[in-house]
Amino acid sequence: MSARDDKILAPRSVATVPQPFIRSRSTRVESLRPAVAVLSLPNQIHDLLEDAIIHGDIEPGSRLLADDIALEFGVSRIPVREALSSLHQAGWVHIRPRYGAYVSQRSLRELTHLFEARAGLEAEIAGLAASRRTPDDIETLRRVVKRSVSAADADDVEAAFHASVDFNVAVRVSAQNDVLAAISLALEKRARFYFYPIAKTLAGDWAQRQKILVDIIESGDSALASECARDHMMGTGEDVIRFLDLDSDN
Amino acid sequence: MSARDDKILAPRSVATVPQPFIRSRSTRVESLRPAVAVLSLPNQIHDLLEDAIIHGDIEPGSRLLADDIALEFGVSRIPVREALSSLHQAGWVHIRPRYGAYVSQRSLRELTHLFEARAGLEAEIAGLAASRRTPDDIETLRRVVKRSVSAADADDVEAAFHASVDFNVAVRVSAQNDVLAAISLALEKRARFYFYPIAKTLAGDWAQRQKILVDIIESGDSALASECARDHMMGTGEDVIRFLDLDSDN
DNA sequence: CCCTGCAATAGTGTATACAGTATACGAACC
DNA sequence: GGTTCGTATACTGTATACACTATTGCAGGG
Repeated sequence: MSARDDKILAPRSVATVPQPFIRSRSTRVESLRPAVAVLSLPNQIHDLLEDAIIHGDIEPGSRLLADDIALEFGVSRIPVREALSSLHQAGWVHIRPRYGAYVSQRSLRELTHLFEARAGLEAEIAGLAASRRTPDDIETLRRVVKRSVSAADADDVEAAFHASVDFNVAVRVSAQNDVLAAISLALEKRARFYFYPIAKTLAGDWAQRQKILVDIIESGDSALASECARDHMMGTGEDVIRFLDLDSDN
Repeated sequence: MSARDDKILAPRSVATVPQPFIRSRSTRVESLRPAVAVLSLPNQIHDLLEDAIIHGDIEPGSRLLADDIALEFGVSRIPVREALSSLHQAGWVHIRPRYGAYVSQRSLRELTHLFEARAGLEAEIAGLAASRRTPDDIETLRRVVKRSVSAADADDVEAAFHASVDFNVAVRVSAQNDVLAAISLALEKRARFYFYPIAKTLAGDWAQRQKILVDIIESGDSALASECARDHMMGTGEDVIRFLDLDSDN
C-alpha cells in the first residue's frame, strides 16, 4: 500500500549535507568535541527532507511516516515531529491531524500565486536595493554576476543555479530589510520545488538579466529596478508554467 | 531571579479563547464528544502565547520556561515545545539552543523593516484586489467599512480594531492570492505587537481610509489602489514609530 | 453484488523518564 | 579585591512508553 518501500533519501542527499551530521546521542561512539550537533536535530531533518522534496527524491503526494523517518535517521520521533511541523508551516507538507503528513503536490494554483507574490516581493527588494546599495554591495553583486557568466559560458547548470541563489542573497543584503529578506528566501526555496525539474531548460539568460539588474541598482534608479525585477520574475513564472504543464484542476 | 512568578496568562486571555479549550487527555473527566480538542494542543498554546505577547501579558524579554507553561496549561512539555518552535519561526520568541526561549523585544529596526515590508505587500494585494474584485467582494468590503464607521462614531476602539482586521481579510480575499494572503496575515499579527500599546491613539481615521480604498478597488484602478495602500501603511508605520518611541540602539 | 457495521491494525499525539549541558554560585588562588 | 576554576542546579533535548483514533479489511445482511 505504501508508495515507498525504499529509503527516503537518495545517497546524494547524504553526501550533499554539511559537516556535523545527524547524530543521536545514543549513537555517540567516537565523537570527541561536538557531543551534540551544532545544528539542532529538527533543523537538520527539516533541511534534509526539504532538499529531498525539491530534488524529487521524495514523491509529491507520498505519505511521510514519522517512524520510518526516525528509523532512517537513527533518532526518535520527537525531533522528526518538529521537523514535520516546520515543514508544514513552510508549505512543504500537508498534515492530516491524527493521521499523517503528506508531501504537498505541485499545483498550478500555488505556482501562480507563488510567482505573483515573488514578483511583488522582488520588485520591492530591488527597489530598496537600488536606493540603499553601498559600494561593497555592488562589488559583491558584480562578483556573483561574473560567476554566473562563467557558469553560463561553461554550460554548467549547477553552478549557474548556485550563482543565481547567491545573487538573490546579495540583492537582499543590499535592500537592508530583514523581514523582506526572510520571506523572499522562503519563497525562493519553495519556488525551487517547481523550478528544479526544468532548471536545465531555463538557466539560459540568467546571467544577462542579472547584469542588467546590477547596472540599474548601481545607477540608483529605484523604480526601474523594481520594474526590472518584476518583469524578470513574471517571465520566469510564465516559463515555469509553460514547461511544467501542470494539471489545471487546482 | 525569574521575572515571572505569577501566572503567564491573564484571565482575559482564557476568556477570549474560542470554544474547545485545551484539555489534556489525562484531565479528561466529564467530556463527552470531543475526546480530543479539534484544534491541536500546540496550535492552541501557540495562539494563546501569541495573544499574551501581543497584549503585553507576557513581558518582552522574559524567559519562557517550558515546564512552567506546561504546568500552566496542564499538559506535558512536548506540545509546549512545538508551540515555542512555531512561535520562533514567526518571530515571536528567540531561542537560545539548550538554554531557553525569550520573548522577542520590540525594536525600531524590526518595526521599520516590518512596515516597509507590509507597505510593499499590501500595495501588491490592493492592486490585485482592484483588478480581480467581484461584486460579492465589494459588498463584503462595504459591509465591513460600515462597521468601521459605526465603531468610529461610537468611539469603540476594540470594535474599530476588529473591523480593521476583517477589512484586511476581505481585501486579501479579493486579491485571490493565497501566498500573499498568508504572508500578509502573519505580518499583520506581528505588527499588532507594535500596534496594540498605542491603538487608542491611532484608530482615528481608519474608517475613512478604508472607504477610500474600497472606492478605488471598486473602480478597478490597480495602480491607484497600490499607491493608496502603500501610503496608508507607510503612514501608519510612521505613526507607530512616532508614538512608540523605541530605543534606537537596534 | 453492493452496502453497512465491526474488529484489527497501524500510526499519531502526548506523557514520562533520563541524559547532558549552560549557567550560576562559591571557594581558592593571584 | 578581583579573577579563575570547580561544582551544583536547573533546564533543555530526546528517547521510550502508552493511550487513542482513523483507516482498512472482512463479515454479515439487504
